[in-house]
Amino acid sequence: MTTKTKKKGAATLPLNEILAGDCVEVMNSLPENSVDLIFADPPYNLQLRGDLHRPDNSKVDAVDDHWDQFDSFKAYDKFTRAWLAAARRILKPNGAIWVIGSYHNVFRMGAELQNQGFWILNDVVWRKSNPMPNFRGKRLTNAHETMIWASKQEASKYTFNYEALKALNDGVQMRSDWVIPICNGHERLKDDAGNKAHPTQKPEALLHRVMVAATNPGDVVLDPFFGTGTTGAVAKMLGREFIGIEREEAYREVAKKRIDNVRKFDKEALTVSQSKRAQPRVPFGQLVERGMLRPGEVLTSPRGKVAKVRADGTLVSDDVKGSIHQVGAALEGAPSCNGWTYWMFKRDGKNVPIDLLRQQIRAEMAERPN
Amino acid sequence: MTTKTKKKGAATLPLNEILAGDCVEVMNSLPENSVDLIFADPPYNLQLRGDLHRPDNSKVDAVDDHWDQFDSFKAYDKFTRAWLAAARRILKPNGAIWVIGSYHNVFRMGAELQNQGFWILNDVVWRKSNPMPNFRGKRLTNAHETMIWASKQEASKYTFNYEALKALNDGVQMRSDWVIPICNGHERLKDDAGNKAHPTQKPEALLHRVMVAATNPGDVVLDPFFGTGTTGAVAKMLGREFIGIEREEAYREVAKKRIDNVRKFDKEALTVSQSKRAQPRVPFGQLVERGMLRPGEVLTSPRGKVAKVRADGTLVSDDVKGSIHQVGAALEGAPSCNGWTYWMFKRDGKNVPIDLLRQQIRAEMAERPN
DNA sequence: TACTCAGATGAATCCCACG
DNA sequence: ACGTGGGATTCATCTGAGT
Repeated sequence: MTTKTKKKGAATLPLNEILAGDCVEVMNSLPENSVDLIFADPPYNLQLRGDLHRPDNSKVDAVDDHWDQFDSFKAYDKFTRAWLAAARRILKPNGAIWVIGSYHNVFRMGAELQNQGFWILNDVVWRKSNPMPNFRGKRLTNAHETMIWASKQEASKYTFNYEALKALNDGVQMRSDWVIPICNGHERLKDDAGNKAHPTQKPEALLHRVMVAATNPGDVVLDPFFGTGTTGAVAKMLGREFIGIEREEAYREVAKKRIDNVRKFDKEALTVSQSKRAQPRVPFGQLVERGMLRPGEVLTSPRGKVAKVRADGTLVSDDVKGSIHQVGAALEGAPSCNGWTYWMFKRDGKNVPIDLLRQQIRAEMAERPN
Repeated sequence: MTTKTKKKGAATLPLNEILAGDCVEVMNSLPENSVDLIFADPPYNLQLRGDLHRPDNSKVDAVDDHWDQFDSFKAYDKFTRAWLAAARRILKPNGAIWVIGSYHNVFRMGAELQNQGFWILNDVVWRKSNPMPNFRGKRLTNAHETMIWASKQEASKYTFNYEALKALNDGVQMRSDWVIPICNGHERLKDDAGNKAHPTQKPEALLHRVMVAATNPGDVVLDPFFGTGTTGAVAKMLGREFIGIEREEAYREVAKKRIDNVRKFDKEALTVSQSKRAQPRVPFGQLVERGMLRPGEVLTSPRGKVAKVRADGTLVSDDVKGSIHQVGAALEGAPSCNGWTYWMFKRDGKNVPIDLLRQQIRAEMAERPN
């Protein structure tokens, strides 16, 4: 495992390590505003039948009493409040968190996220293609778990690789319900006796999609309930840095061995479809300066509106003057207008969007970046 | 509308009526332990900011009604606490409740349900087959809403028609995620001017499934946020008794007229559209997420072209990037190309079309439909 | 009639670099 | 910090007019 550290003020950030201990204490020892993404799969040990243990492992006596249930909810809320606050402190201002849970705990996590000022971006349903059936026929097959994606605050400029997720979904915008098989087969880690190494190991496909969606290569991803290290394994494959925190030594050992055996994907495979927003801005005036369009030349719209190009890169049409966007919006009575795709010019007798000229300039810029 | 009443101690239960007023006050005026099922679709507290336009510049009709405005989470919690307590009092000991919401409010409702001693049986995801897209490309398509099904207490012997739901689902155990279209077309109620009678009308198919699952004929179903009366309409069709509570006179009027026109047991309008695709679409990206192909892996074409797989399920080859189909077409100089049959990967030293992997996934899907 | 195609629309916490 | 304005962004389904 490669170990790097990042300086952040006085404290340093231990990268690609599995830290031992209680996640709240460990997170509190890390520098604030230092982590890009947190993925958390906390225990739901609200025990509903049989022995009831509070999250701190103290035992609750009576089970069937409403007040004891309430007491255990209170304890679980206290636990949730503590680790979410610690997580929020170490998140960068533009950072985000994903938590996963079932109906036993996810409502309490979601409410506490909101209470602490996290800003929910989506709730995402992991729809299991092969869930365990409900054997007694007393309820619906519990065929999904819920993830909550939230930024540190409402104003956060969170990372979302929209185009990459659209590409993952065959060119259609990715939805909030994801069909992914549960973790089994070769991917499921077993001990020497053939028993599951961890009771709730998450599929790598789930983490793959989360990280492609919400991080960029080189980002730091922290998992406070690391378990057998799915988060670390996928982070390494995808060229992200990880920080794991895990209390149980047995899990840490399994995770370390697992991650050591992971190979990084090569760099080219990690670059992902880019949004147009990432492309350099080209002022319309540049087309005029370069002689791609002449002052006085007439542009037309799909619905037959016309405007004349002026030497300074503005348009004029009857009583309207201004940018390609402003004139387009005014002529359409629309709140806004993308002039690049709205206006067309004549080439070889055919009307062609002026965006074609911008693409030519961008292609030149890519060849000779200056 | 047939009006019956049921005696319960001193007070009586008004059946098949729409009661005017605040739902907490009205519920408090009803006898305790008297209702079999409550279905509640409370305000979501959406907290919308500015206007939203589609890419074609048309404006999205926002849910900006006064009844959805709350000053804070604290105010919303107070509201939730009050109506859930009133609802719980009138529920029979073996009764149950369904609530529906989005990520804006459902976590707070779920936590409060637990706090009050309701016993969650399932969270149920309504997966919309035709949700509104995310127009700005800043988040995932919000393609689902969440329902919570809870009994009055842990010891409740709640109603669950397991076999009926299994039958509704082609003989396979019903799962916790339900695919149902949003309410539109002829089912969507309009006023004389052609505007939506209610901004958030729920589909009858959803209520149909809830009532078939959780009630028997003759049961009393109460809806404290009746709106335009979907709950009442479906209850009448299915031979259940309903009690509606609605504050707004305009909604009550629409609902009354609607329910008066409902015929019992008119199942034709209720059959859930199955719309099975002959062959389900499998995004190429799924092969990457599932680890069937690795980012960086090289695919080859019959004529020796090569391309590398990227983490988002796109390919890259020399100067061309894009989907398996786009890159294939570009390399062949063809207008189109079926990437599934064009590209091959290496398995056991032999080149095999990637379509083989798609067939594997489809086979899994066929074994476990839904 | 049957089919095509343009237009409308749905519970939505929906931009951001630059001056 | 705040205002300005360039310019990026959509899927499934139903309706209704036209052929």
